[in-house]
Amino acid sequence: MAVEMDKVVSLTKRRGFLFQSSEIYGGLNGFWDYGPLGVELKRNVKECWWRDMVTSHDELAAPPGAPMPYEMTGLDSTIIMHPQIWKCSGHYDLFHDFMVDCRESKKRYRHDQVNGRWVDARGQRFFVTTQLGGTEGEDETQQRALKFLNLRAKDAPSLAWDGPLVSLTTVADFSQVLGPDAKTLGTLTPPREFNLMFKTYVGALSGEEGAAFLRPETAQGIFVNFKNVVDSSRVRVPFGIAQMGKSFRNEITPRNFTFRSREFEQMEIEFFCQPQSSPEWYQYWRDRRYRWYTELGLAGERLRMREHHAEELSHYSCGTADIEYAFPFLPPGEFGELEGVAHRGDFDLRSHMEGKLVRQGNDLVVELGPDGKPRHPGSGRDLSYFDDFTRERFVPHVIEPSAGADRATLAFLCEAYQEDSVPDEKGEPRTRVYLKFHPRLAPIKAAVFPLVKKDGMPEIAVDIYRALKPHFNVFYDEKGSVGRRYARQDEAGTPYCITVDSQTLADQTVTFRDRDTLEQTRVRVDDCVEEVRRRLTGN
RNA sequence: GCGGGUGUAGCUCAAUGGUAGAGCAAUAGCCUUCCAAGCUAAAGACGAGGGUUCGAUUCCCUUCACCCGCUCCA
Repeated sequence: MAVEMDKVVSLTKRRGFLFQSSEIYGGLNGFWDYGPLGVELKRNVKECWWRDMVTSHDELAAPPGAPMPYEMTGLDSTIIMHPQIWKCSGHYDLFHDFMVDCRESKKRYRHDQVNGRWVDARGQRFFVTTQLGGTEGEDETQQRALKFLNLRAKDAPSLAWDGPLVSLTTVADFSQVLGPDAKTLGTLTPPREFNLMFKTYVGALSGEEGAAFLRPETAQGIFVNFKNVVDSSRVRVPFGIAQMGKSFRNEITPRNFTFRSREFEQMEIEFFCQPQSSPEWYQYWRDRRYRWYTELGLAGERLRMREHHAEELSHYSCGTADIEYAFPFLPPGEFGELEGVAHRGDFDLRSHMEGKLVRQGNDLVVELGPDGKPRHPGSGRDLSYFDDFTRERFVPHVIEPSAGADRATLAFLCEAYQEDSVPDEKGEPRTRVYLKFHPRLAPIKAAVFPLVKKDGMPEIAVDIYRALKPHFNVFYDEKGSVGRRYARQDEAGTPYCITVDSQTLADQTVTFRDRDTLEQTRVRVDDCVEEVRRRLTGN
């Protein structure tokens, strides 16, 4: 598998699909550029998504599996938004983790998730830590203290505990701290802040009052525009708002080619529906999104849908399924997320109304600060929806199919990579590398060749190229042998090659060569545009 | 951020304390009548910075990037 990924990476570089960002300066970890073929491929992925989800959606009839007809519309919000948005969404608190490292065990812990308690014993006073809480944490700290002092369980009464289990955040000096996996004192580094959101400053003066963040997801731009869209576009619940765009996460460890990038592009839908029908819509969107990938060629066993376990669900979610792909760089049996389809309830709209929410039992309540007021106040705007038909007012529930455009592009690339054996000019088998893209995704739709560069063939081929060019991204080539030109197009994933030969001079037909089957059929010169269109749309 | 490995042409690889060769690809031309043929020409690299040395691609240090394992992944 690792070998295959190397081949894919090598091909993408060689043929100009993907380059490392800032390569001539040594590169920048977690950032990638799309080259001439890559930009076409990624554009096609995004255009397929937008067309299939938004512009070609028929809002007059319920699609198969949908509870009822629904509307789809789009949005393009800014990357930098009001900082309060990220406080209410929960990203601010979650993304500002302080971490401590253990020099001895080489492990890393979240500062606020390490607990411990002070103990006096054998003339020493030190802080014994654990990652557990409650009575489990007390048991563990007792065992660890005894072990540290080389005492037996019967010596437990000689330990003088000073106070209950408290967070490591209450301890200023770590010199007398026994780390969760350490055998000696003082192995923990001071807490260091990990900013998982990119910070920037709005305005020429870079004071903290101007601090803002590059969005870590596009979704919040949709939620904060919910009322604008409802008030301006005549959409009625149930409806969805789609958005594509860049997002930024300062990943600790970018890895695996473009899979975990720090700058990446999302394709997100927020689908607003009535609370009582949300489970049906959740099912619909899971299935609809899974089918989208299979229709574009991820049809094999390498694609799967995985429902999250209850304990895996985010704090706001009451159902999430991941659409996953077995990328070649992953160990056998492991899958990487392409898209998460989440039932988010009314968490987001309510957060932007009331303030940041936390789960309390089965309910979501506004998180309060030390002063008893909301920790992160919301906008105070009413984001509820009045349904004229049922005469009901409610806060819509949300189904969120959130896809990674770069991850989808990478999966389509990996899936497309093929090798087979084709006899060459002398009849010897030769390895052929080709990208078996779905025609809709292929960067170049067709290539036009004169079989040889004489007898007027180039002139006819150029005419065909010019006839096709206004409709499709096509490529003209007359250099070298025709076999070499075919091979180059195979490597770029071009599904069709059109060749002008000597028969063309006699009967005005050309050969249409299929990338996958290598079959050639004759088509009239005047029918080329229609033939390409027919093959691309499958009609 | 830690540990291990790697870094020479677009790709795959050589050699060397005295500034580097090849195959394939790519470019130009000739030739070519269906799957990377052939001939000719020209072009192209020691990841970056610093140190040792008369001289460093080679030795040392730092840094950047990639791979593997930890850690992380809302």
